[in-house]
Amino acid sequence: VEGRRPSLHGRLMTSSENAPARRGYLELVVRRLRSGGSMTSPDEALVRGLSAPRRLVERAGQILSKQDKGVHFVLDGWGCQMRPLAGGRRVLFAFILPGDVIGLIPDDGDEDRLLDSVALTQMTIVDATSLLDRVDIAQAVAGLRVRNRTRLFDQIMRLGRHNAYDRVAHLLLELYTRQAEIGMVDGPRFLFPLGQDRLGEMLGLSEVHIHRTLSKLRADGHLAAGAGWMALSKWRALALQVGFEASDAWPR
Amino acid sequence: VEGRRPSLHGRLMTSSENAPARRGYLELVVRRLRSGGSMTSPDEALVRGLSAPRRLVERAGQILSKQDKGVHFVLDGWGCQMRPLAGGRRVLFAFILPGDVIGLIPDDGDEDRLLDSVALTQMTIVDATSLLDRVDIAQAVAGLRVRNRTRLFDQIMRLGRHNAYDRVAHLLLELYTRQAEIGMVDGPRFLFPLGQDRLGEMLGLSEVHIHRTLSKLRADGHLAAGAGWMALSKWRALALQVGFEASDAWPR
DNA sequence: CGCGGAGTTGAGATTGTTCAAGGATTGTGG
DNA sequence: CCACAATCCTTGAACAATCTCAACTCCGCG
Repeated sequence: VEGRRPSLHGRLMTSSENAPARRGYLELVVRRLRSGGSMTSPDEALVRGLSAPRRLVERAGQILSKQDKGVHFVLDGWGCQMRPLAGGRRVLFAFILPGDVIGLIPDDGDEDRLLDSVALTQMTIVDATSLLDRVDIAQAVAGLRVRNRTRLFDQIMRLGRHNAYDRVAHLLLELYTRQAEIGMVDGPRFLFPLGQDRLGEMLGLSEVHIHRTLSKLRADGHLAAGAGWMALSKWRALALQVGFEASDAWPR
Repeated sequence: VEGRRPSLHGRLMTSSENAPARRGYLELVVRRLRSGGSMTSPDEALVRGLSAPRRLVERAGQILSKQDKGVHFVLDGWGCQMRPLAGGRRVLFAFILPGDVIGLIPDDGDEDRLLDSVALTQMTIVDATSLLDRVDIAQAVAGLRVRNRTRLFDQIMRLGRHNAYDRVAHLLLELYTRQAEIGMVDGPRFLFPLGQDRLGEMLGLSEVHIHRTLSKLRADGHLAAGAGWMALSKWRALALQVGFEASDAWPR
């Protein structure tokens, strides 16, 4: 296996040295909003020009927006929605990726308040509430929130009906697809800055078994992995094999 | 074990002989709407007086409201939200109980269109779209829809982090709680008109293992079961043991 | 009375977990 | 520059949980 993931998670494909403040990160958000399938396409210039101060979430484990729970854009880094469990364990419900929209819409009966959003690497986020006055942007954001919920169905399918091999493959395919939609992939190669234990928490499997499953995927020629990235060279075949279809494709 | 479930599922605690048309069933819906936690309590008389024609869903397996996907109240019988899977298998995402609200809110970006709502027993439902003009009722319905989504989190916790024993116990506790909220329980006793295979589809376990787990629950003195019903005599202790807390309790 | 559906039970095969140890990489402080 | 700690990855072996297959029972129904 080639190389290790550097312990400083922030050092990703999309990052140059002290890049988190760079303007280009908002481009990911623009593409994500565009992919949401809302009727009117949002005013992209307005998003690109968002001038709210960036917030750097230094360390993994920090809770995002504990106090101010407004809508934020994720510019860089990975997080998750989770719930703590007895004995230091926890359940992960979803991964949060660069370009994603997180946080609560004010005065919206929103079930997400029952979950914690937590950083899994260093992250950069930016407050986007000022943009929500614009109807087109608010619509696009709402569309993305529906997609996020829709993805829970896939999570339930994985946990309920798949074995370890299919679970891992299915989740990696999701991560690949989500990044491909906003142009973050390099051919079959996509970002994965997390450890195997995180995959375990997400898929309800032990870290050891995650490792064995990844090895099997590698042996089958489906997976390659390195420091901070993975690659699914034959992802179409794999998607067919494990019954993956992005159920949040839009429209159905 | 005491008795078998009669093969005609419709014959439940709440049913007398040809009861599905009886007016009293709407009382369950009223209580359910009241339990939703919306700000203003809905106009209950209006709900009780709902005069739309009942629709009898004869047989298990029939899809509810394939054509007209408006909001409906469930007066009697059980159903589920599911997605079909290759090889005749399927995933169940949630059970639908008497008193529940199902169906799509028109013009709402709603992820439920990605699922099928299917009858698991004979059911009686009634179109409720005419009531949605009332703001108070619409609010209560919206609140219930959020709760339904919230319950998916529990499903993910069960599948991802519990063993068979805890999964079954946790689900039965949910079913007990949901029925208790609207006064459908008789002490520790609640309705369960489904077969063990349905529990298996819901919890990602084989029917055989469901049976063995139910036996263990019975041996531990937690569970009693008969034709169409179950009882959780020591449900507080059981809830503590498996970490059950109705995460859709309102407010948090 | 025999049929069909659901519940029940046992035995063996699979899958995944736990415990424990070793190896590689990176960052840190002397 | 090197020793060391920390973190993650890797591997093996024993163990536990769950599945599959197959038979058998019980009951209601026609």
